[in-house]
Amino acid sequence: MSPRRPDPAVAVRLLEVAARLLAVEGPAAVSARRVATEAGASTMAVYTHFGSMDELLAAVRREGFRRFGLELERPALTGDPVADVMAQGWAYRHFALTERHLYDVMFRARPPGVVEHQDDAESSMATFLSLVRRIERCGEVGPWLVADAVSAAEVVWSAAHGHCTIELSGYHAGVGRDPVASYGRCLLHLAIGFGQDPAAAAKALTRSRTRARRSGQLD
Amino acid sequence: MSPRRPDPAVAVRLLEVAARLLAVEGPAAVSARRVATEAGASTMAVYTHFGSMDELLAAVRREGFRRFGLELERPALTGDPVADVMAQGWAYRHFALTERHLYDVMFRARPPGVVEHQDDAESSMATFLSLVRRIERCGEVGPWLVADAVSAAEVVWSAAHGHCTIELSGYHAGVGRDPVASYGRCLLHLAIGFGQDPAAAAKALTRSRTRARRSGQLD
DNA sequence: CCGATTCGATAACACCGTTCTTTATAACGA
DNA sequence: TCGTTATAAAGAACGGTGTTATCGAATCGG
Repeated sequence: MSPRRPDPAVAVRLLEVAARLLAVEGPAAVSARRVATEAGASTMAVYTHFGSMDELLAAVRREGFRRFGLELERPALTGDPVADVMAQGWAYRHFALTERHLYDVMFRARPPGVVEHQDDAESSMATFLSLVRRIERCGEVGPWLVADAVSAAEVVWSAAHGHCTIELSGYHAGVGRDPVASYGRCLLHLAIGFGQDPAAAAKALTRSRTRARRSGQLD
Repeated sequence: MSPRRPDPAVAVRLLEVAARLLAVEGPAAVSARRVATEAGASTMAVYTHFGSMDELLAAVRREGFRRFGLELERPALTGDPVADVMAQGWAYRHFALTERHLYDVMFRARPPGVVEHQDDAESSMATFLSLVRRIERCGEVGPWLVADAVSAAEVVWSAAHGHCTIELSGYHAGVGRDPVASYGRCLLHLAIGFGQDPAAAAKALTRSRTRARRSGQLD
């Protein structure tokens, strides 16, 4: 006839607990038993609602991309499109540093065989398109030479992601380098690399840094 | 009086087995029991020789940096220092893709508290200095404006590492983008960002790609 | 050659993800 | 409204993990 329905609130609680444990205590704390216990359920709940721990973590990943997208849209669009891209860059770094464990699972390398679900691809692509749009403005009303905004966004993304993962790996702290200055140089050289005048690029960088500081996104 | 001495050959075998398992089957296969069994020892050997699985993996990491340094030095130094930097960039990507699991543990983010050992810092810094030296040549005899080679190397490293980790995460394969073209654009925009003429940068990129293809370092 | 001392193999402990078994509950047909 | 039934959810169990305690065996100095 008609079976018993699963309680959606349990799934929500499991997801929230998993996200909190990941953020506060790191990936080692996200175990099926721990998540289920703190959510007031048994380990079976993980499997009835998500199927496996991997899919629970995938749900956390999706939620992470949603919040990441909101953070990347927070810096306002102004009359300086390059500073807007750079401000988004600082927001990017801020998210990676403050949500380090979440950022890690979001961008972890997957084995070559496994392919991500459609939902995951869409949620991650949405955040990427947020960058693409800001770069388009640099080519349209701004000083950059942007033949293909997607290709340009890939370059910027590579530099931003690279710096953040290197900073998270402990490089700057280990050898006494200033990560803010280092990241700023990445943004600066990218702007120059897209054809902008070095002085103007430096000015946009300063503006973006001021904006980021005011938003509490520097350190 | 005089105790029994540990057998150094066991430590070497454990290290070799761990490195092989990591490369062939990924991090999940590197368990104390599996490593010890395949090395013809008991799990206790891991603890007498390394102290813990983490330290065994740290030893694998050190060995990885040693091999990584050799790979990065393979591209010859020619009369085109920019192409030499780019050729090293292709060697970098080739290592990251062919030794993906090793590359992953080498650059994985560490929790904020734990600091790496002196040996680890030195072995990783050595590979970074290999890049610094090539970039110095671009500023000395070449067309780049390099005020500080270390800062410049950090920018190049960020872009290279960022692209490789993104490619390893499956982005390009997932959305049907050409990773070689994408990485090439990273190197190109970096060169322009360091003040080089775009046409000359494109020429250096073509040269580096040809050299990389001949060395079997493209795909 | 003896005995102190450490290596290393075995087994145990506490944890993990996952599955099996069982029970209780919720939703429909009558 | 009640009985049926399929499923959710709880708990124990299975095979794994890193690590450690126990203990026999091997080795070097005296």
